[in-house]
Amino acid sequence: MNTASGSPELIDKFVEFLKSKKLRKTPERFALLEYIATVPGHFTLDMMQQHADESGFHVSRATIYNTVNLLVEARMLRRHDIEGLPTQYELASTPPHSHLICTTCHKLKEVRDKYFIAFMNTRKYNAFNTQYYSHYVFGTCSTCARKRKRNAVTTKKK
Amino acid sequence: MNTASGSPELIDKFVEFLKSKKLRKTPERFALLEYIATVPGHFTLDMMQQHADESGFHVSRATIYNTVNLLVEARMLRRHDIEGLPTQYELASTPPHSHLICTTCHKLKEVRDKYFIAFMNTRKYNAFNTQYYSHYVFGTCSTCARKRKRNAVTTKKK
DNA sequence: TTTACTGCAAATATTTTGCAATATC
DNA sequence: GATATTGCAAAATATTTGCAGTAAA
Repeated sequence: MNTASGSPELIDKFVEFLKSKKLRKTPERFALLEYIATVPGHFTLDMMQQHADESGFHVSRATIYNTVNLLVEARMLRRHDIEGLPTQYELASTPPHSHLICTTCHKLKEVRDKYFIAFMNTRKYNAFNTQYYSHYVFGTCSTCARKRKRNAVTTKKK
Repeated sequence: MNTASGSPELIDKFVEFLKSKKLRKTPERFALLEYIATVPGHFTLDMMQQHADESGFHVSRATIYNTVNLLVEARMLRRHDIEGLPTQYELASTPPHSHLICTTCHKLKEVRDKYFIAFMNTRKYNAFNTQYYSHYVFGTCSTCARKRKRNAVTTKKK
């Protein structure tokens, strides 16, 4: 069965990968792929499970892990282990971007820094064959900066 | 007690942090700091524990976690969660660098890309107050590339 | 003397694995 | 029909927490 009807390129790529590894095309795998194809940015395992359950097709945690690991191996999915956040995944086909991470509230924001992207396209590391990169910028987001300032003022007033 | 005699700046910074938070200067904390000060690159919690045990001063896992978390909060230590590797730590005072990570053997290599560093110094993200960044470049290292090529040749010969 | 810290063990969280039943090929 | 996959539960791993004894201030 194939339920991921909305994303032919992803399906084709996954099918090809499964064939090459002599793995099976199970409904669970395609149901999860369908969800992945619809999410614009990052998502977690919990989100995948929740979506599957909500759409009336329960998929076990073990199978979700299995599928996600296959998709990572197939280079269709990328994994982000970021301190303070549950493991995040995103489609490898997402255009390159940087991640701004607030060290106070741990919120994550994607930004397209076109100068950075262009610059990175010029970088080569001698004997290393680059596939992709992850860029995390840590700092304080405007909301947390505002809160901190407010608290500082309050303290002074005392 | 203060055993981290070899790194006065680090000690001072940690002491100041502990004071500001009304925390105590325990021998365990300084013993771990001393180790950290001597490691050139990345290290893991296991390495810290092993070193402590070898030097005859056992420190419990809970205390190591506690200390490491304090040092991260004090911005003296940075944490790297990299897929396929145990959580890595490194001194925040280490000069900026990029990480090359082989997606096959999971080996990590630090490189100083001075053009990248210079470029990053020009980047600003509007309402975001940048503290530091992490740059991970994923790909195939020369060793794994060679192995793959060799296997391909072997397969052809059959 | 007050109370934060340590060590240990238990608790929690996350991911992997073993196995019987099932479904793909 | 052969065997890969699923779901569940148990195991393995990583980190945090509760608590009683200890030590820093």
